[in-house]
Amino acid sequence: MYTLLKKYNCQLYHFGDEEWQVLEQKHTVRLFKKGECLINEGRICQAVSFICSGIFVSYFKADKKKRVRGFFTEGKYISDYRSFLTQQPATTIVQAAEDCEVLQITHKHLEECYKLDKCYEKWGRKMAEQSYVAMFDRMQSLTLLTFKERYLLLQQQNPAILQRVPQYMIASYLGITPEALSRLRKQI
Amino acid sequence: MYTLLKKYNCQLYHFGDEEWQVLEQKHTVRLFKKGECLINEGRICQAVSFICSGIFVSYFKADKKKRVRGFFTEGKYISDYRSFLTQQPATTIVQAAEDCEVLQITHKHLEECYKLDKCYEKWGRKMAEQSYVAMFDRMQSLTLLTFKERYLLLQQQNPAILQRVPQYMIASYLGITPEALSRLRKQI
DNA sequence: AGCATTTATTGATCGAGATCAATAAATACG
DNA sequence: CGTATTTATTGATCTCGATCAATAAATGCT
Repeated sequence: MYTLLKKYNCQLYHFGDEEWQVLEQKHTVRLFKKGECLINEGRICQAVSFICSGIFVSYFKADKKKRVRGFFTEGKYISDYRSFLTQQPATTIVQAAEDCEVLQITHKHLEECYKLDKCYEKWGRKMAEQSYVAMFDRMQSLTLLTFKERYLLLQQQNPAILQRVPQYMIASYLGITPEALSRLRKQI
Repeated sequence: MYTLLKKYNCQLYHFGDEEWQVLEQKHTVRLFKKGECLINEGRICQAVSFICSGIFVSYFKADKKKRVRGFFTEGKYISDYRSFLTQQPATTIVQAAEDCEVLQITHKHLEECYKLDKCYEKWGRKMAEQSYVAMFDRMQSLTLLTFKERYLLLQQQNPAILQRVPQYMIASYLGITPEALSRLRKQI
């Protein structure tokens, strides 16, 4: 369970063994049943969670409408990173779309690491930079691509997602109605 | 000219005087005439530029169509941060929409600072985190808001922009045609 | 297995914004 | 200045996705 965590993080920053032990021990296991929420709108996000198994859906809820922001699977961290960084209330909801296992590290524990040594600071920077790049790519695809292009991109970059979550969530992620997606798929 | 730079950066991380001097000295002045490009698509972005005066427009260019990504004015850093971080070719263009003065720090100089002391590492993290939050907010507005709401938001958060760049750029930023924006404005 | 609920498909109509075209207003500049 | 070019407005038509409605398929549950 910790193998994947170590692999991911040591790829981000090449920790020495003792350095890594410290960070690893700050992570604690939590389980989520399908449908449970890891993060709820309005509450401050106090931890980032590394997904060991399962899949989470994150969405905005605006006047009765949900808008899916993304899907997050094994081998990635998930959080309301904006809320986590600014310590302001979350604007997103993160819900388990399958039973999930995660390894959490809290904001407090992370700050302790930052104080401890430069290496954690560097790792934290890499995390933020990587998150920026992912968010930039999402922004770019929202700006430049048509719905159809966005669907084809998802199919190409993450085909497994299409199998693991209902189609209406995919539609919402793409920014269209389930009806429109159904027609789009027929046309391909 | 360096006053604004110092204010901005010391707000991000509370540097001591000597610490700040080091970072400040890595910044060099550059001037851009209206119409000149600070960053060009396809080239690797080697510096981030703090804007002392003027305004830049950043856009994507996809098959003959430009799509404006944002406007950047005095008191902020501008770059193709994705290209800067990953050292891959830039996907955006950054062009001076007025005569501009900037203070640039190169990737190489920044890496030197990171090696030098933890404080720069922490500052770099804050920069990345802040950039993430800004990008997240843009993503959220692209996901949740209508064109009209996006226009009103811009008007409210940055009314000066509306005066400083042509309307067709605003339209592109909002994701609509100039004709549509003209009609939208009449309606308000 | 069999019923209930959720999810996906198909059809018909509607509307916001795109596109094309023409004109008007603003700005650049010799 | 006045002319040229860029930018903004207005009108007419078209298109893609939204919406509403009904049915079909898939999934959950005892």
